[in-house]
Amino acid sequence: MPQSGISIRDAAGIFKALGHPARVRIVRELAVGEKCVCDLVVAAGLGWSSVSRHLSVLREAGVVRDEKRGQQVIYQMALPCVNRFLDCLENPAGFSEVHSQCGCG
Amino acid sequence: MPQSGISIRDAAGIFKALGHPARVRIVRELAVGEKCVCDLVVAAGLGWSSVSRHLSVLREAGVVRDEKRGQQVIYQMALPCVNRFLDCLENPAGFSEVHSQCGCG
DNA sequence: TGCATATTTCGCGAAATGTCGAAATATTAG
DNA sequence: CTAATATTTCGACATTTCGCGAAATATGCA
Repeated sequence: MPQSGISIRDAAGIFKALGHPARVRIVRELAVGEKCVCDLVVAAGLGWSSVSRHLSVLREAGVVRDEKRGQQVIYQMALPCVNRFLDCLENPAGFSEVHSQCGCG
Repeated sequence: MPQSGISIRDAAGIFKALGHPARVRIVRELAVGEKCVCDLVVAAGLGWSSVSRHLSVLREAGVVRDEKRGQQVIYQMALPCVNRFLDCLENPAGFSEVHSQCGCG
């Protein structure tokens, strides 16, 4: 009985979706809280069309969720998991010893 | 003072390196313990040259480490973080509530 | 209705990626 | 030294991705 909530293919899809600096920046920005596309355009430092495309990549992979509010679209994290993982990676003491303490690797 | 042990670009590089089903399979195989390329070829279900290339992608991103032993090359995880993250994703109860309990997202 | 704001979709050319088989390297056995 | 085993590198070709500007949609307001 496969107790997997996700297939290897889907997992790879999540990683692939996050495999771009602009998309990591977006995810980091969303770690703070939900944001409209306009905010993310600023955070990513790219044009609207590019950011919109990055967001659709993240959305299709299930990393973020979108919700239309009035005339703007609000994005928020769908996988808080991702930011915990990033926190671990960003921990300078991390990468090995400390990981067993921070509980994420 | 940037307390980051890793840049956004490097983080994206790690995600990108993991963004392929074969590479996720490899990482999953390495979660059990170190393996020679021959074992990973079997796990990935691809030709030697393809697996070798996938391994170099993972190595360059810092996800795995290699060590030459006799006539074979042994690979092992360099970022246990990754498998904890995958464990979380694979947890069927995960994706939100439970994440705060399993400590990884 | 008609215009302004917010966001997505489309089409393009440049660059990167994935896979394979053949050839190149390295290490051990004889 | 020579052959065999283990792994990586190379060359080729098809597919995907990236970022941009223009055009298409959607929503709110006068």
